[in-house]
Amino acid sequence: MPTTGGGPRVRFAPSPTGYFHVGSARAALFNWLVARQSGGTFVLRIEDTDAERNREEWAEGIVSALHWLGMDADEGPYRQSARSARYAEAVDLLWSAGALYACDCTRDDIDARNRAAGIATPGYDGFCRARGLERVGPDGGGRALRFAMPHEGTTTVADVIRGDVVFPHGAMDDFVVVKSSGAPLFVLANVVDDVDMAITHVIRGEDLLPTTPRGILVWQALGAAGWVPERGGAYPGLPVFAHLPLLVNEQRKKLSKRRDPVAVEDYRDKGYLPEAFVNYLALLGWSPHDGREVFTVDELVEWFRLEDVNHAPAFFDVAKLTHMNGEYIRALPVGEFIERCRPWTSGGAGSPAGGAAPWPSRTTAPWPAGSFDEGAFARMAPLVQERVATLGEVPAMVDFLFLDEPVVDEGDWARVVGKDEGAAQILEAARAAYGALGAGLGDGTGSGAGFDPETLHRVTQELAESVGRTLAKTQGPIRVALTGRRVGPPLFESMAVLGRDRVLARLDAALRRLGVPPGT
RNA sequence: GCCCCCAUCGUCCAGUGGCCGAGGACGCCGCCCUUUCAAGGCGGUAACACGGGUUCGAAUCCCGUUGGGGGUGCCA
Repeated sequence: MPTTGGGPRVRFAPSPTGYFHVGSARAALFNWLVARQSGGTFVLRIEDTDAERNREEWAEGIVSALHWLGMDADEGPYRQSARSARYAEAVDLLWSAGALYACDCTRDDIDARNRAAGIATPGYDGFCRARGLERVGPDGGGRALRFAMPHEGTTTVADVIRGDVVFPHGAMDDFVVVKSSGAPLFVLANVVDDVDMAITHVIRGEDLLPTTPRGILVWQALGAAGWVPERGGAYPGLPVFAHLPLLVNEQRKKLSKRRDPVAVEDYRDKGYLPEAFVNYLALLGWSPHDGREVFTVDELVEWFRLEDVNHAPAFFDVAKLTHMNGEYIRALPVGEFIERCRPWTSGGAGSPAGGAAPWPSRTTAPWPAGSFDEGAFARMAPLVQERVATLGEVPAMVDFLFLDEPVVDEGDWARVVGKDEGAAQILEAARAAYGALGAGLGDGTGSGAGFDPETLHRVTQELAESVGRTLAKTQGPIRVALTGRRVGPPLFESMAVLGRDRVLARLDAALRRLGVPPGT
């Protein structure tokens, strides 16, 4: 295999046509792993030759998402849009060598001829191959340039994952290498770049497997025509190929941007941890021999082997990803959990969390800027941490602490308070019992019969017994009155952090809501 | 149509001729724990697509069938 002395050179070569696709992220990961585990170089190349479909913001999104995942490029990003002169040189050379021919057929011409010939094949029929049309100019002049496929023989793709895959030339048509506008196409630009950038391993999705023999033919034609790599030195032999199984949806179709949740940016914004995301991605098509599923990136770099990658497509299972993310969140030291929550907690409603930071791009805290209480959140954090699977779920667990009025979930209110005839009695009893507890101890540092979780638990237990209910049944209406929801972090800790005054005020508010006059 | 790839529980993987009456994880179901909800613990559900070979022996090797997918663009 060709190298430049410093280990393998791999590349991740996405086309910026939309949000960063999870399938692309996995391809990037596997490339990155090969580079990391063998002292190689991870090259990033933006394949933006199709000006119609590419946008600068998408390219920036790719760089930013790769950074988030911890896979910064060692080299690049290179841009194909900045290398057109190089492609033009390659085309000139190929043309002079007779590997290409000009063609002025339109798609309609081709289809019409195929229909007339009774051929159902959609491919090109080679109509212009022997016409000897001249190249009109470097801008194409309305004539596309096609690659003259050998009629006989086969091309074999030596794939590390699948073994040798043989493609008969007879089944491949004369594909277009340069558009009639003069713009180079994927096969040409991609191969020229791989040669120039001294790429040794091409690791990409299986959807590219059928076009690989074309690339190989171009690679060989370039070499035969005397193409000199940009970095100098001998013309390199073919790179090692590895075609990864596709990522599919529940219908077993290739993951589509349009209907599947494939944007890495969305997972980031929802509060998935990059290390969990990478861990899950690695498991799609690969697994360590000892069957472990949770491991660090360092372990992944050490254990990963391209040869061990599966052949079959894998379903991207968000449920499993989410579970794994929960495991990672729970494993975090509390202090770090608090820090990692910051984008979802410290922002103010309406303004992007984190101020000028580009990320998270769409999340905002549901409470007004400035009303977030660092200390209160820190006290609740351990309890929240073990109850969320994504950081995006955090605000809903603690919003009652930072909003003047709790957001009442009408369904929960109806179910736990409205339909419960004993609710008013419980709330009144709770108002009295909690009101009798010592004031001013809501900061949790007080002693004695203060407003602390233990006391609140005991008092509520007594209250439950006095009304002949279980503690579980008793805390329901109280929880909804205080937090607006039926479920949430443990009640007594929540009350202690909320403080006596707000607890009493919210109980009063709930009673008013029920039509019971306050003050008995 | 043609070319190519693929095939173990619903899902992701383990399994590379005997250790497999197939193992783990997610999901789902039940129980336990429990102030809600989670988490955690315990148990359960559930698969080698089919048919031929090869072999003393096949989930594992070969062939075929069926099924699924990808490609077949002046997209990448």
